[in-house]
Amino acid sequence: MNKKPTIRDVAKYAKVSPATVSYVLNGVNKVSEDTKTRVLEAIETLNYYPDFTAVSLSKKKSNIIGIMLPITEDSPAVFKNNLYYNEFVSGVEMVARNHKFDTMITGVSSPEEARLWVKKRNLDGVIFLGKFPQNLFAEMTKLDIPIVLIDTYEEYTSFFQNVKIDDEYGGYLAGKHLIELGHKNIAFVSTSLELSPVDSKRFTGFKKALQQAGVKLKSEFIYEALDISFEKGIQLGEQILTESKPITGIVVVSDILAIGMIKAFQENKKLVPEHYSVVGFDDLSISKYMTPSLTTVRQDIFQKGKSAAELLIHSFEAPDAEQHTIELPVQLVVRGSTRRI
Amino acid sequence: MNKKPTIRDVAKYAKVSPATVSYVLNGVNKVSEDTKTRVLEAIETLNYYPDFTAVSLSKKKSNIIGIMLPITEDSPAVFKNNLYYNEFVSGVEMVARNHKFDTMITGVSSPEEARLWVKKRNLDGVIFLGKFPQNLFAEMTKLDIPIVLIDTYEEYTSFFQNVKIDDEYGGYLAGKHLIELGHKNIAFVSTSLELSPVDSKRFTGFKKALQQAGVKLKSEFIYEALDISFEKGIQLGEQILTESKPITGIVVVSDILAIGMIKAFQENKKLVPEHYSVVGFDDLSISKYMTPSLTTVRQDIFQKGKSAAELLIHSFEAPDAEQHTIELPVQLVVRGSTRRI
DNA sequence: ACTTAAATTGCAAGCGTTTTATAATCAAAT
DNA sequence: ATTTGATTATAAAACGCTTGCAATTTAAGT
Repeated sequence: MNKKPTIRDVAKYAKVSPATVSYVLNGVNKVSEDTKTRVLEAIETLNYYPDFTAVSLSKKKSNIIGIMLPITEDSPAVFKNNLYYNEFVSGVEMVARNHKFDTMITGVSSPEEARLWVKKRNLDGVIFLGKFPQNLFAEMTKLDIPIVLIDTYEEYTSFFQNVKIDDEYGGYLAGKHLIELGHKNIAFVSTSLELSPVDSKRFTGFKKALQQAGVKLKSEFIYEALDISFEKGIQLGEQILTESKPITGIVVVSDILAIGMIKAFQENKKLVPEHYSVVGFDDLSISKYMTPSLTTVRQDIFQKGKSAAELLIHSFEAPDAEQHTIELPVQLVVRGSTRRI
Repeated sequence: MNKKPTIRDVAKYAKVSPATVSYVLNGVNKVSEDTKTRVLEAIETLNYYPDFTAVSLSKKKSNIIGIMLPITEDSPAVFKNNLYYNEFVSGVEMVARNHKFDTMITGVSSPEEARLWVKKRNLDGVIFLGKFPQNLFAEMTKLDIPIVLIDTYEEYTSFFQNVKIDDEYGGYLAGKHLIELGHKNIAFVSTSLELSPVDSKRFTGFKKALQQAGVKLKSEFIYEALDISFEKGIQLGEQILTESKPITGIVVVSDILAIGMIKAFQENKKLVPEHYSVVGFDDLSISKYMTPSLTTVRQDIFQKGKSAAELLIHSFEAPDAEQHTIELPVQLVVRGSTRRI
């Protein structure tokens, strides 16, 4: 196996200096057409390609985009319970690849760890996906690379790039849908209104829909799951069943929770949508195939990933551009889990 | 923002040479306890941490594990239609992180691209997940790093490390289950018996179960989807409905296909398991929550990822160890989509 | 032909580590 | 005290690239 050629080999072959080769490689407009073609030929025949680690060291840029995901001691796996993170990552990876960037993913459990990771690897930019503690973002302001936050409404939002969806409108759509179907006693299920700004936005929209229609919101119809998982959904469903409040419609901030709840209902012989109309949020790829198929507020998570990567790459090219936030649309998808009453 | 300290800064502070610092960093047993603590102190107070790109360049190792996923022109997203790749990636990332490795993912569309990626980034090892053309593996034999293949039965298997599941036994379990429930007319749905060695193994097991019970296999009960997606499942389901063969049980090599098929049945007023008993394969996290909940052959994909990473890391430490293949167990999970007839 | 300015190219010093070969130090043994 | 042999420490050369600056070539203007 003959050694991988270096820039020097190319230089020698093309009878120029390594610097010149570097210039043509980087498109620095300083080299004559003549020698350029000569260098290109040398590169071709020697099968040369630059060593990224060397480039990284020299340029102090890695051509790597990092995706950070939160992990904790009791949940040390990055995609745990997050059925849809893969779509997001796909989006990032795709646009990154199209721009010659590589994608690195890692779970982080502390702000220091996160900062060190960026520094050690000379990451060009990083995307934060998921819920992180405030102080993580504080720590990140120490970094001088572009950072994009996903679905964040925190204090530090304005320091970074953002991509999110129109959560409030999503909540509004869900509420309005049930109201239009004649529901008056509508429950709202979030993870936590206080801890999750996203949920709180959706709740705001939801309230707006009720208000607009003159439907009263009952505080005892508000539930918090504190967590997203099928199991939590089941628990919540069971809780609602035992309480037997006069609820007819339920808006849930996550398809995963909604699916769990519906399962709980079905196991207890309460049918959806006959007994409860439920509308989820996200429109996971599976939601359409549930029985009943899930009425839900759709967001395009793949697009979210693409937008995040695009924002990042755009920041590389225009480092001094101001902070941007992209807001992706949401859309109500009416299917089988809701009905007119 | 004060500059990130280099090994030289540490050396100066501790009044030793950079080489010495490097030695204590790498645990090379050549430095006295005395100076070692002095260096460690310097590292501590200066908040030093090594720059991985520099280390990579010097050692010609990156401390990065690559995960390669196949992409094509009409499917340029790495996780497209692969609801469970995220679990796998989680497993890899977790053990990688525990061993101080980083994880990089990329979609590859050609063998050269794959080889270049490894070389350019000085990847320490790579994991291939998904279906790749033969010549990809041929190209990879040119590489001198550990490689692990997932679910591969190809010719090149013996050149690399492998992790797979006991596909044949899985197929056997599925077939046996339906037979024990009294089914005689059992269909088998694969992606492609010829193109997918995995499916073909499962089919072998399935046939064995039939044979063992003296049940005849009807060739017109064999279906090929050529692809894995909910939509394909629906198509197949509709096809089976229109054909109206006397099928009562169906073994499907993928939960995704099974879910699609069941949907098609339900939309056409054929109930599962009343009309058809169907058993899937994989046990996706969602399968339990379908209606009916899916009987399926469970495999632990998270564990698969962990095993792959462990195998890789083990190879780093014992580079001359011979080729290993880890075979993970499968397990029948009986739920609501099958019934006795 | 002779300057002068502009366009190309090359030199060499980084980038932050590791590692080989060499030198310095120290303890024990004459 | 000297020699010897370990034991520790250092200098300096990589690793493969980029880039500021200087040197060279080319072109343009008198």
